[in-house]
Amino acid sequence: MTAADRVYHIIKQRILNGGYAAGSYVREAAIGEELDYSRTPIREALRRLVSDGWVEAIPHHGARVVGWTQHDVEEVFELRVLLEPQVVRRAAKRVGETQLATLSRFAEQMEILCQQDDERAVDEIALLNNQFHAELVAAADSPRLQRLLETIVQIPVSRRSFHHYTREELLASMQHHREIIRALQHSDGEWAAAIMRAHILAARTAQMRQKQPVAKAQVENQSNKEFLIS
Amino acid sequence: MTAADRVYHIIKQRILNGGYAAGSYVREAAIGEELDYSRTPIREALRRLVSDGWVEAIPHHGARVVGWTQHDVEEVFELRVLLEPQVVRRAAKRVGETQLATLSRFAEQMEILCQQDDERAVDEIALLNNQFHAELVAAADSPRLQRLLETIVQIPVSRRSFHHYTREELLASMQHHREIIRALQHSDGEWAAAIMRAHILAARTAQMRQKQPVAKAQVENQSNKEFLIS
DNA sequence: CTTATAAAAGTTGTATGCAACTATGCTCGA
DNA sequence: TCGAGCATAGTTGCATACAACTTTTATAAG
Repeated sequence: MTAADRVYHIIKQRILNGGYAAGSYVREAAIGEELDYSRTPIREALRRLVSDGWVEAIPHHGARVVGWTQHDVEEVFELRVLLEPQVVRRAAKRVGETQLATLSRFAEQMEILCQQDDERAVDEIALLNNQFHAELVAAADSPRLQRLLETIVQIPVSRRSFHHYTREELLASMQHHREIIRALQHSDGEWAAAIMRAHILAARTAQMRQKQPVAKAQVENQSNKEFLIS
Repeated sequence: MTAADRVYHIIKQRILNGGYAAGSYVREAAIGEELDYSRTPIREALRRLVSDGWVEAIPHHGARVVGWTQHDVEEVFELRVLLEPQVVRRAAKRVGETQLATLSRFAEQMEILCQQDDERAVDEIALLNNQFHAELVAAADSPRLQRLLETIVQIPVSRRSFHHYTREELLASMQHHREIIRALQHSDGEWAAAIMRAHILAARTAQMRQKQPVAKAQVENQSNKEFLIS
């Protein structure tokens, strides 16, 4: 693993955790000195983050952490509603026994965690949910579809969890997982796609309920927009 | 415009034109000497091409131009069938009078060129067609959707033209353009999406007819795969 | 002749210094 | 007091030298 790789992951993690606020600038020299690297690998990491859509490059002025507005979140859900059903549509034709077993295991673990209603459990469910979706993407076996989803579904972890779900929504979500598995077992891509579509639209509704912008942009941010996350 | 930008466009153009064969390596030092830049901006351009999906980076070994197999082209069409209808679905709600006029102008010019049946005209139609689709994407007003399409619809120009269309298919394609415009005028997103879907599927059929791999990978390509284009 | 080892060549990865560009604040004139 | 021009500080953009890694080739032992 090269230095640029390490720097890339460090900065990305910091953006996710809110270490770098939306709207703030990531200075090459500053972080270079902090991590004890030269500016070269930092530059490379920043360029990758730019093409990932995490920061925007302002020529000769720097790399600014992008902020997420409500509108951005809506745009992402609009695309997920298209792409995630396609994932299971493909997966239905290709999924194997072992993958189905893995999916069932994830679903079961999530259901168990569902019964205890504390905060930590919700985090674990979110983690398992991500793994569940990742397994579906793997089963779909389409590198391009995978890449699109990875670049699109970059909603910071804090927003991807199930914290805003009502108990009812959470249970429905678990039902969706089970039903997707059933549809895949019957190789019925359209059935699976229909449930997945509902699954995403439900997530969208839960997400949208939390309308309040969470964090204002802080340092060096002239635009005065209010951003959503961390 | 920075040096890295210029290098980026130059290399990209060469990949499109077949100047760099699929499977061959783009050496930083070599192209740097040729274009009289240092390796730094070349590196940056290459990394951008990597994240665009044009070349793949092999750690400590170099940047290799990716090859397109029949399977890759199928994958792209599968995604276009999802995304391009979404473009017009959105555009139907947002398109303005001037944009509709522009679209009509493009459609008209294509129809005129359609009547003369020579090769040059086909190239011009392809160009206008790209502009037509670009105008639709602009009307859709979704930066993320735009970005996805730009990264996906990177089929080299040589394959994006209408050279493999029969006369009948070409005329149908022109009809599609007109009907999409009509649907947009009536703000009927689903109508527009349905036609667009047909439009893409028709393109897919025409494309798929040309199954023969066009160019074998050449220099330094161990994998022995046969690639599709230029 | 084969195989293991080492060394040499070629390429990418990183550090550092300088050039170019942008924005800000200051000076000078109206 | 206001605005234009200019100097200056701060940051990115680029060139160059060197380090690290990978592959190939040469060499020697079995």
